[in-house]
Amino acid sequence: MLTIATWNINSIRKRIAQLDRLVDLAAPDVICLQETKCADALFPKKEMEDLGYVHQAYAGQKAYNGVAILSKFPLSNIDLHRHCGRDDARHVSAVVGEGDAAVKIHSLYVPAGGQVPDRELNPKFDHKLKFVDAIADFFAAHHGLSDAAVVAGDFNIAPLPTDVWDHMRMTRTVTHTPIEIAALERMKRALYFIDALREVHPAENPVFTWWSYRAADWLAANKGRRLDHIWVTPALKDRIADVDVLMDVRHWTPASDHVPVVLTLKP
DNA sequence: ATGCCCCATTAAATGGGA
Repeated sequence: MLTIATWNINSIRKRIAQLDRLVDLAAPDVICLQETKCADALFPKKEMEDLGYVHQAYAGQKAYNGVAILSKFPLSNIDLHRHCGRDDARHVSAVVGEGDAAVKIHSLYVPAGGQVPDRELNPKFDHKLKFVDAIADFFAAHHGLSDAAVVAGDFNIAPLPTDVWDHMRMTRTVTHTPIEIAALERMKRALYFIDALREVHPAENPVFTWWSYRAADWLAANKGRRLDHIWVTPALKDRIADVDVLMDVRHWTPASDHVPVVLTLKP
């Protein structure tokens, strides 16, 4: 078994104790993080080692963005990837395992895209769409169709009607607009990715991984979105054993607005 | 609108999140 978690942690330094709890709860072999909000010199390397994650790949920047892969097992071929000519730390990759058992892991943080879903009026939205296109091109260029690869992270797009609390209301809201969903679909087709969670949890059932900080009672309102995803290449499809959304983590204080998603792969 | 909160930087605002 190989378990891979992804979590938009919204500041790693703020949530070290919660990573400890996450390890107690799920004991993932590999943890992909986004929004670490931490320059590399300040990354809590020792604290993560003490939790058992002695193998680390991280790429951060001061205050914003930042991605990481923490692993109990050795990592090789660690790469930070730049997209759209920017130095934002949004994509790091590494290989876990050797030979036939090698799996390439990508931790990805897609730009949020601002408020206005119009690429003419809102440069952030334009950049988001260009970033997703660039990622699609990256996967087509850097992987073969038979590769074993996992892409995990905050994609900031909720593609299915059941990935948001109200499909019709959200159609004009950034994260659920048709143009973003089309861009994500193109990215998915680049390597015929499998949306691992939807292999396990039927598309008819609502699943959310993010709830706004702004709701007075996030659980009572339950106006969530499924923004965090784990995709696998077809080579790994038959190894999908389970995918869990750790919703209880949203109760842990101080909470991230995202919760971890955990994929279990059979041998 | 989900909706007046959370995080980081820097020193009481401001930018960004989504």
